[in-house]
Amino acid sequence: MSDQPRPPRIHDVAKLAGVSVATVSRAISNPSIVSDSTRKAVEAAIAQTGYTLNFTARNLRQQQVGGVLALVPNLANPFFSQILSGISEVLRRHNLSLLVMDTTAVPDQPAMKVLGPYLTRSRSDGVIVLDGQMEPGLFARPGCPPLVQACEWIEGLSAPRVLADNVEGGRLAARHLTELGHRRILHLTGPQGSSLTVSRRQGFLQGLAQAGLPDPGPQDSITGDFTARFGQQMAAQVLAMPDRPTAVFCDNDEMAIGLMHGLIVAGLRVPQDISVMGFDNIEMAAYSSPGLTTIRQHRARLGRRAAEVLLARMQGQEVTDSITLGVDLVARASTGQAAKT
Amino acid sequence: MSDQPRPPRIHDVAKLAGVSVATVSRAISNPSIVSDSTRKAVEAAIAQTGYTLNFTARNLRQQQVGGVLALVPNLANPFFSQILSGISEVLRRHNLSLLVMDTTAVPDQPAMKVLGPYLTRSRSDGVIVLDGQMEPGLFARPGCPPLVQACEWIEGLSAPRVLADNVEGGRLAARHLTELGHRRILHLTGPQGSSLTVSRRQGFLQGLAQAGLPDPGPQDSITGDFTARFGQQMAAQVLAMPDRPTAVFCDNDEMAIGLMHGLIVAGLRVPQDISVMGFDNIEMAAYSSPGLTTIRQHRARLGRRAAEVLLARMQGQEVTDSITLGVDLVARASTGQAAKT
DNA sequence: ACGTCGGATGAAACCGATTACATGACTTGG
DNA sequence: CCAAGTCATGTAATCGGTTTCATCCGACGT
Repeated sequence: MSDQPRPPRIHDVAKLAGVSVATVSRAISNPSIVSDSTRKAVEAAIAQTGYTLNFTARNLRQQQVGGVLALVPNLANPFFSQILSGISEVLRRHNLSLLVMDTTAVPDQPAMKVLGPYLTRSRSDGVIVLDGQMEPGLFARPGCPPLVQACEWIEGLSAPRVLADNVEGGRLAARHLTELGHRRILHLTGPQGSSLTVSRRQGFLQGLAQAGLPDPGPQDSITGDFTARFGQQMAAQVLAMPDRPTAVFCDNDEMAIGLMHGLIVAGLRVPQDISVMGFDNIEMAAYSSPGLTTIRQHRARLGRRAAEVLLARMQGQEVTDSITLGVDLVARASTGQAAKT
Repeated sequence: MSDQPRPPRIHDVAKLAGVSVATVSRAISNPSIVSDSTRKAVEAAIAQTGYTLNFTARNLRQQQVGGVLALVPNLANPFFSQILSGISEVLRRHNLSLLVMDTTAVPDQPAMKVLGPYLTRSRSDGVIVLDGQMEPGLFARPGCPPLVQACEWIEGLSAPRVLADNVEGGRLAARHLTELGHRRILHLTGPQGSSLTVSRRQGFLQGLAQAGLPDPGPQDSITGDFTARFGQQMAAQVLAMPDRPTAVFCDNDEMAIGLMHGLIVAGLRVPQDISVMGFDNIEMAAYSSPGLTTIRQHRARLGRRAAEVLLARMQGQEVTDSITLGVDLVARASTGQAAKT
C-alpha cells in the first residue's frame, strides 16, 4: 500500500516542527529541558511523520548496547525459564533487552572460541552467568562487560553472586528425613564440578551430624547429572543395594521424579517402602504422584535480584558481596516415616 | 591493573598495520579481497592491539540490529524453552542474537503500549511470535520487521506459520482411545481463543467420527487453561460426574499431569479406572507415574524451522505458505483398555 | 543603565564502523 | 606499444542519532 522507501529520521521531524535536530533529540530523551511550546510541536511532528527512534544510532553514540546477556547451560532445561522470567521483568523496567545464549549448544568447540566473541562490551552491557561449569578465564579478559553470577557459581571468578542458600537446603533435607526416622539415606548428587553439588552435600552432611548420625562416607552418595533419565536409571541400582536405604535425597527435582518413576514401575511404594526428596521445587514437583517433598528456591526472585545487582554494577557501583536467598522445605507425600527394618 | 581508558578502534589497527581503515574493514569482513601480505599484517595488528569489532557501529551502517526477537507467552512456562533452544541454535549459526520477551509479563497495560515500541526495525531484524493470543493489529503497522508465527498462530495475521500438525494430533488421540474401547471420553481443552484449542478439538472430533462414534457435543468438553493446577482442580469435577468418562484427553501434558495427580490422590487408579492422555510430550511426561501417553511435537525442530523461515524472509524471500510438522503418538502407561461398565 | 546569569536553542563534532568512488599499478590483447 | 581491464587500496561520505559548545534572549540585581 503506502510506499515507505525510508522510515522518517529525526531530521524529518525537525524540519516539520521547525526546530533543529538537537532540539528534537532533547524533546525525546529529556523533555523537561525544552519549552512547552516546542515540545508540543515536536510531539505533533513525531505523530504526523510516524517517527520512531533508531536505537542503534543512539547506542553507538552512547557507547552502549541496550541489552544484557544471560548465559544459560542448556536452554531446554525448564529450570532456568523462571529465572529468565525474573531477569526479563527487571530489565524491561530499565528498557534493556534480554539476550539469551545457550552455553552448551555448540558441541566440540572450545567455549573460548564460541563464547569469547560475545563477552564484549560491544555485544552486551552486562552478563548474567547461570552456568557454573565455565572456565573463569573466559571472563577475565579486558573488554568483558560487568558480570553477575546467579544460581551457580564459578570457583575463582570474583563477580558478585546471587544464590539460593544451598547449604541450608541440604541441612533442611537432612533434618526432615532424620526426623522421620530415616537412618540410612542415599544422596543422589549433582555432577562433580558443580558448585551446587558441593554446597548441598555440605549442608546435608551438616544436617546429618546435627541429628547425631555418623558421616555416612562416600558410599552413601552417587554422583548424578541433574537429569530425570539418570534418576530413573538409578532406581535399579537402589533396588539392588544389599542394605537398601529407606530414603533418597536428590540434588534436584528432575532426578527425584525420574527416580520415583523408576522405583514405582519396579513395584515399590513411595513413601511406604522408600522416601524420596528433591531440590528446587520445580512446578512439576507439586503434581508428580506422589507429590514430591522438596526444597523451594524462589527462582523468579533470584532472577530479579541478579538483574538488579547487575544493573548496579553497570552503573558503576562496586558490588562485591554475594546475596543469599532463603530456601524452605515443602513437605509433600513422597516422604514419610522410615519403614521398620 | 592495565589501564584501558578506551578500547582500540579500527583506526588504531590501521595505523599499526600501515594501511587504511577501509582495508582493515575489508580484511575483517571479506578477507579474500585483500592481498595475502596485508591480511597478515592486519591480523597481526589486531592481535597486538586486542581489537574487537564494535557491532553497534557495523549495525548502524548496515541498517540492521543483529538480533531476532522471540515473543513468548509466559517465559516461565517450560514448554517454550525447547523451542527457544532450537531457535537459538539456528540464529547462532547466522551470527544473530536471540532476544527474548515475555508478552504477559506486564500486567494491566495494553499490549500495544508495551510491545509496540519493540516491533520496530530498529529493535530487531525479525520476530518470531510464539503467542497466539495477541492482536493482529500490533503487527500490521509500517516499520514492523519480518514476522513468523510458530506453535500457535493469530487469526487474521498473514505471516508464515510453522506449526505442529495439531489436527492430526487430535485425530491420533481419538483413534488411540477408541481403539482401547473407550466410548465416553472427556476432552479437557485449551483456552477459548487459542488456535491450538480449535484445531486439536477439530482433529479429535474427526477421530471420533472415524471410529463411528457420534459427536459427543459440548457437554463432553471442558475449557481449560493449559496449567497443571487447572487439571488438578478438574479431578474433583470428573469424579462427580453422573456418567463418569472412562478416558480424558487433555490438550496439553501439564493439564494431564495435574489431572492424573488429582485423580490418584482421590483414590482412582490410572489407567485401570480411568485413562488419561496429554499433548506435547514435555520431558516430564515420560517420568510421571504412570508414564503419560501423549502426542509428541518436535519442539526443538519446530524452533529451528521457524528460525529458518524467518531468515528466508529477512533475506527478502517471499515466504507465505505455512509449514506443518508431523506429530506422533507416544503410548505409555496412562492409557489402557476401557473399564467394563 | 549595565553586567550577569540562566534557559532555550542551533551548529557542528562525534560515536565506529562500512562502502561508493577514485586512484594507481599491473596485466593482457590487439 | 597502447587501450582496456583487473586488482588492491585509499579517501571520504554515510548510517542516525547525542552532546558539546556557542549564541541569543530576557530577567534580575545593583
